[in-house]
Amino acid sequence: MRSSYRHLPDGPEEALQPIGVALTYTYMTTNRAKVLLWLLHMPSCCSMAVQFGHIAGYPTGSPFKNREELRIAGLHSQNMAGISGNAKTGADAIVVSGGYVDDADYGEIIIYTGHGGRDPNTGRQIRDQELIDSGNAALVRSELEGLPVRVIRGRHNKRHHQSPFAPSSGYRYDGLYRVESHWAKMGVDGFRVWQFRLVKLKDGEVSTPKDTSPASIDQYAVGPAPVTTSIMQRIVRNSMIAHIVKSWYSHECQVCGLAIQVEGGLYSEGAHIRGLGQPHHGPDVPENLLCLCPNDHVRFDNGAIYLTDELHVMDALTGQAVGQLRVHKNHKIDLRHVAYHRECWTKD
DNA sequence: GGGCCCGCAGGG
DNA sequence: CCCTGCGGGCCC
Repeated sequence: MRSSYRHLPDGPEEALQPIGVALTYTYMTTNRAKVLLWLLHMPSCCSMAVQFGHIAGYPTGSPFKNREELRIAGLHSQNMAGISGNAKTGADAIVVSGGYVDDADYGEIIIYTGHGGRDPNTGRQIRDQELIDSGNAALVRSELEGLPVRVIRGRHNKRHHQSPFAPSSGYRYDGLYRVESHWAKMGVDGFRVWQFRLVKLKDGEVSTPKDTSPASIDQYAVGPAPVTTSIMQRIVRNSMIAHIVKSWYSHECQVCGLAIQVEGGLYSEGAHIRGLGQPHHGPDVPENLLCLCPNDHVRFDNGAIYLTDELHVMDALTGQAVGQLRVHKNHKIDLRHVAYHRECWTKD
């Protein structure tokens, strides 16, 4: 019997997550039913949640037998692909198993090759990689927004080159990294590959120099926080709040309307109205955050522009209004913080 | 070990 | 639906 190869879980419930439609979809067999469910699934498929940061119950060092276990645990959404996530929300996890010849694993630093352009049988590159491929663009998005990426190392088999950091069997969760930079280069097979430099985030490392704010808003927490990693969760949460605000504006600056375009996506910055930490103690909440282009971020942080209570944008040099702040309907801006910022930069 | 084929999630 | 992707089990 050919079908006797197939590995099925002992009971449907134990191996599958409780996500109604997805569960049903998994067990549909006829093509017609699949198409129907696919159509039903389409309108909501873009809002699939992507979990950033640590996953509760799976501390750094947690072992996994295979990719399926990683998927069920929620550490990595893909069954085969190395990059989990999408271009819009960012990459939440990668699997490092040396599958690409241009990879390099230095432990705390990983040079990770993007996907695409590979012959699935030989593993060699047979064409150029594209940055707009969703997985590659997802890593760019994580870089632009400072999102933490879960790194999972897999056993390196004979086809892959060896890394001393790879587990001897299965997969191992190795903690959170940030995407520091990316670039294109000619791969060893003679085709362009995109590469990403990932640097391990240490407990105690802060993502922004000014960040000493109390982690006071639990509604933006990304999943249940593991007990021993509160600092890490705060970093994650900061990124996520900026992520939410930026998404309201599609990275368009609230002052000038510009969205910086780079290959792989749009860029904007989350600017705190009332500074975080000493001595301002501004909260890290959407009500205290603006989505700005880098130029207006610098102008705002240094008092070259400030806001009135009517959210007019004021030029500090001339004292004249130069525009109206753009505000999304979901974005409630706390005027107390606006006043605090204004009083830092005006004489009376 | 190589080859085959079955697999699923996500994006187009 | 199609296709791709740093799987994986099993046969030989």
